[in-house]
Order: sequence, then structure tokens, then C-alpha cells
Amino acid sequence: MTVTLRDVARAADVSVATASRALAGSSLINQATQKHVVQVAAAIGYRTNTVARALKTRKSRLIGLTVHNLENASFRVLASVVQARMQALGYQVILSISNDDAEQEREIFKTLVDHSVDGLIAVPTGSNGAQLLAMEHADTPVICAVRRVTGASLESILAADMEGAYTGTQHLLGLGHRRIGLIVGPLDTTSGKERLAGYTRAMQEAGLTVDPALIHRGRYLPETGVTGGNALLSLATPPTAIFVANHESSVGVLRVVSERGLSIPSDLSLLFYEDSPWFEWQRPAISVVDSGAADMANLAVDRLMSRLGGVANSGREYRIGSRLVERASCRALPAS
Amino acid sequence: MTVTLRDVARAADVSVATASRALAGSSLINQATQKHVVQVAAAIGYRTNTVARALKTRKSRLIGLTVHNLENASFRVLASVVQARMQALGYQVILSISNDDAEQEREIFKTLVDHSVDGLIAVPTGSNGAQLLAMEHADTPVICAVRRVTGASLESILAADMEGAYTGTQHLLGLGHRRIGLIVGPLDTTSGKERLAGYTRAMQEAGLTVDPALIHRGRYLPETGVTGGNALLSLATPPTAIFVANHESSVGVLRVVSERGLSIPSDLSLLFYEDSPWFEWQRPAISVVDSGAADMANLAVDRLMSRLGGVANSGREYRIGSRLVERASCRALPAS
DNA sequence: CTGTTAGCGCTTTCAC
DNA sequence: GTGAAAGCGCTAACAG
Repeated sequence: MTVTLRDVARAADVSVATASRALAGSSLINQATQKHVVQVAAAIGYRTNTVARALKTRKSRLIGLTVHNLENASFRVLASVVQARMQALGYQVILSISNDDAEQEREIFKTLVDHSVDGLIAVPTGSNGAQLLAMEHADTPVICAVRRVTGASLESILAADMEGAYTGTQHLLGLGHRRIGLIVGPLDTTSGKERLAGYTRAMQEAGLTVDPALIHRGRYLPETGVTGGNALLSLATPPTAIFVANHESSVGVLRVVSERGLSIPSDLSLLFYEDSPWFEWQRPAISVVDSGAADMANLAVDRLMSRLGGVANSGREYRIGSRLVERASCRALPAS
Repeated sequence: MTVTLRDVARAADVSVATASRALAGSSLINQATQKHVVQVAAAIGYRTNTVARALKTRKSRLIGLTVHNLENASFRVLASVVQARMQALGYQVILSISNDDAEQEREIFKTLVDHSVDGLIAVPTGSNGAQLLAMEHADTPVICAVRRVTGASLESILAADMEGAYTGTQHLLGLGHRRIGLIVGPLDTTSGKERLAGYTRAMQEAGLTVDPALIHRGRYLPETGVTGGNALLSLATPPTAIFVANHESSVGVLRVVSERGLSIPSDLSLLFYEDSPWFEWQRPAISVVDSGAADMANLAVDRLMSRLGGVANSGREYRIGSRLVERASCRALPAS
């Protein structure tokens, strides 16, 4: 039925060992035999059985990729980029979705190990560091992306959230805004904490006292945008600009703005965090602090590949700088 | 290093065969030994080597999933649902992205076969039917989802596009609209053809002659929404409603509407095809013809599982009925 | 019910 | 440069 290396060997009149070497492109082999074997193999339609090879070499050419979901634009970009690049490098990726649930993630990691993935790129929930460390000890490189695990010495590729929020806030400040609202994620996540810190720092450096009423924190959900937007806009002195530093809530904020009949940017300036294709199709196009998902994905792949190539775990944290993308949703305030 | 079945056998003082049977939950085994082996296995931290098992049984417990991209909401839902359900069923999914490119798809299928996936759920480009058929002949079940391959007798799970477009158009007609614009995908895709057919049928049944100027067809891209929207809205007698039956162009249409300062639904009624989470967050919330991506995904999994269970290829085409989701973007026209 | 044994298809010493 | 042979870890006859 299936044509095996044996068949190739027989057809090319060499031993299986030679056939294997020829196909693997081993150096210690006669050029002529090499060519011949390769030709014969192609002729009879031979394809390496990766399972058998994996059993022997303990290399599956499979890597795991776990993300919280596929709705968040950053995770989606991560999935696309990792998939495309790893495939080009001869690896297949097993995608798993954790729903940001520690329990599910635990199961996923176990199964991935069972399938003997050669490596793992994970957006971790943060709760299964021990398991990840165990994988590292079992010589399976793990790269954390977007999120990290505190206390575990794993290579992590993160966004420079503090710096990004600082840059974004500064941009708004530079435009003359003084009352700047912030909608941010939970403060028990690194990104939530750091984005708030960046905002705070920029405000303080500008000599402004941070008004707690201008800060709304909530879950990574569209609803947060609605409650946050309404809360901020209902203030006695509402903000002249809102920095939406919680990607998922963007759509909720847009809804509130539209319901209140506010026009952007004349009534309110809006700055989002993490770019999404449709932000630029929006009218006015939304300015964003792009956290660089594609670059994070690329670096994650680069790091994984070098780990796969034998480089030791640096335990290092890499930060991808944020980038301000000015579009049309922020206006300069006339000097008053 | 790694603990094998041998170790379990030794530790439990039975043969490898018995250990294997105990772990596999074979029927022909003593309850007591069974329990004992399982306990010992857990105690020494045994985990089945799926690669070795796959080599022996020719079942990898891996399935392939190919989609054009992760941006289209339907593909995303397909990926999420298939991943979650297959995982729960003890399978892992290898995700590949074809970019709707026949060449890339060809490579993907080859690699998937190399990794001996047990089955495949594919959103096919349509150009590699022979390869898919070859997989079927090699006893690897293939289920096509969302798109199909003409001329190949493969099980396909499709949306009832003709019916959906018919329903959507009828809805608009029922609201009193007579000049209904249609923005649709390429006519060399099944969905493009069928959606146009559904629209045409509804119009004709209402006794209306179809004005070709009201039909804009274009690629599955946001740009199409811009050119299409502008073309339709620039007509001497512009439509009172636009049926955007090309998911990707939705965002482009919204942009045109906003640029022209049109208000929905008073100036123009809008009906989209294929639901997306953010459509309901939009203000006004967008009415849609939901093509049922989640249901397609579920059925695809069901079909794959029964094929995996030994059921023969029915070669059948399954259609998931569309559903009209009325929100707030279509208004009834006053009888004139 | 349990043990012995023969591979699945491949890579890789180790001899020649 | 090439071949023979030994498994990787597991399952599935086949005996007992």
C-alpha cells in the first residue's frame, strides 16, 4: 500500500541505510548514488513517514501553539504568523485554545507533551508555570508570548506596555488634552498594570495630578467599553480624550460614542491600544498605539528556532516597542 | 529518562502486553490487575507515547484543519469550534492557513498526509480535489466545510446561500424596499453565484425586474465595500437598501456610509451576510443573515467523527439553513 | 486472563 | 561509501 524506505532501497538497489542517508542528504555519501536514490524515490512516490522518524529521532517536527482565543486581534495575528513561518520552516503547528482557563491549559500542555511537540509557543494563563518549566527540563523549549508567567524563568516576548501607554498618553497631552480618560484591563494582569503605570507616569510628568475618576478598569470584554465609556462621559467634567487601553472594549466604547451622538474627534478624541484591521476602515480612522503583534510573533518564532537549534534558555524577557499610529481620531485642543 | 510501558510492566510485575491492555481498558483483563497497573502507572508518572502508538496503530489522533485565513469571522468560528470539540474528543488539530492559494494548499495537504493525520476538515480552495480524493482513497476521511470542490465526491458542509440571500432579500422587500442594492463576491465562487441567485429569485418573485446597476460584485475584500457602496450610492436613483452579501466588504460599506454622512436606517437600510460579534455592538446594530458558521463547524466535526468511526463516505452535501437576525439597520419604507 | 513475540518505518552505530 | 543490525515504544496476534 504505502511505499516505504525499504521499497526505495529495493528499487534503487541499495541498502535501506544508504537510502536513508541519500534522502537525508547525509554528507558521507556518493553523489551519484545520492541522486539516483532521490530520483527513484520520487519515481515510486516515496514520502517519509514522519511518525516513524519521530519515534526514532524523538523529533516530531510539530510545535504547540496556545492562545486564549481567536477573537483578540493580537492572538489572531500571532496564530497566523506563527503558523505561516513554522510551516515554511518545515514544522506543523498544533493549535490549542485555552480560553484563558488554567485548568484547560493544564490539559493542553499535557496532551502537547504526549504528542511530543518539539517546542511550544504559548500565551500563558500564568497559572501553569511549573508545567512549562517541566517541559523546559525535558528539553522542550517554551517561548511565552504576549503574556508571561511570573517567577518562572522562561523566555518571554512581550509588548512594551508601559512605554506604549506612556507614548499614547503623551501624544494626547501634546495635543493639549488635560482631562484624559483611561479604560484599562484588570490590574492583576501585567499589561493592565503596566499600561496604567505608563499613563500615570505621563500625566505626572506633565505636572498633572491623576484623577481616579478618569480611570476605569474592567475585564477584557466589549461590555467594559460600554460601562467605562458611560462612566467617563457622565462625569461632571468629562474627559476631552479617552485612551482605550483594553482592546476588547474598543467596540463598546464606539457604541457609547455613537449612542450619545458624539462626533469624533471634535467632541471627543479617541486613542485605542493594539491595532486591528478594521480600525483603519472606521470613519474617522482610529489612531492607535500598535503593540506590534506581528513582530512579537516573528521574534517568538526566531527564538524558538534558535532554541530548537540548541541554544540554551536565556530566561530573558524581550520587549517589542510600541508604535503610535496617528490616524484621524485625535484632535488638537485649541489653547485656552 | 522517560518512563515507558516497560517500566510500568516491571513495576507492576506484569508483562508489557498486560500493562498495555490494562491502560487501554481492554475487556479481556482482570479487574484487579487492571486497577493495579493503572495505579502503578500513575504513581511512576507514565504517559503513553503517542508517536509509538501512532506508528503501530496507524492512528495519530491528529486531524488537519485548513482555512483560507483567520480574519473572516466564519473561518475563525470554524477554527475555534473544531479545535475545542476535537480536543474534547481526544484529538489534536493541526491548523494550516492556505491563503486561498492552490499552490500553498497543495503543500499543506502533502504535509498533513506525511504527518498521517487521521482526518481532515478543509475549507478548500477548490483546485486540489484530486489530492483530497487521494486522501479519501488512502482511507483518510475528508470533510469540506464552507466551500466545496466541484466534481469530487466529498462530504461537504455548506451554508444554504441561495436560500439565505433569498430570505434576506425578501425581508427587505417585505419592508417595502424596491430598489435594493446587492454587493456580492466573485461569481466564480459557489457562494457568490448562489447569493446572487437568491437575490434574483426574490426580486423576480416580487414582480420586480432586476436592475444590473444595482448589483456590484467584487473580491472578498474591504475595498469592494468602498467601491461597491460608492457605485450604488452614486446612482441617479440610489437604492433605499443595500444587501451586503460579501462579508469582507462590510467594513468598507460602513465607511462609505459614514463618509457620506448617511444615517442608518433612516437614509439607507443595511443588511449584512454572515454574522460577526461586532455587528451587534455597532450602533445601530446591524441586521444580518447569519450563515451558521458554528453549526457548520459542529456538523463537520460530527461527520468527521462518524467517518473516523468507520462510516463510509456518503459523498453528500449538507446545507446549514441561514437565519435572519433582525437588529436595527433596516427600516420599513412608508407606503408611497 | 496473561505472556511471548513480531514488527510498524525509520535512523544510526558499528563493521567492512 | 555502504551494508547489517539494533532498536525507538507500542500494540496485536498467537499461544498457553
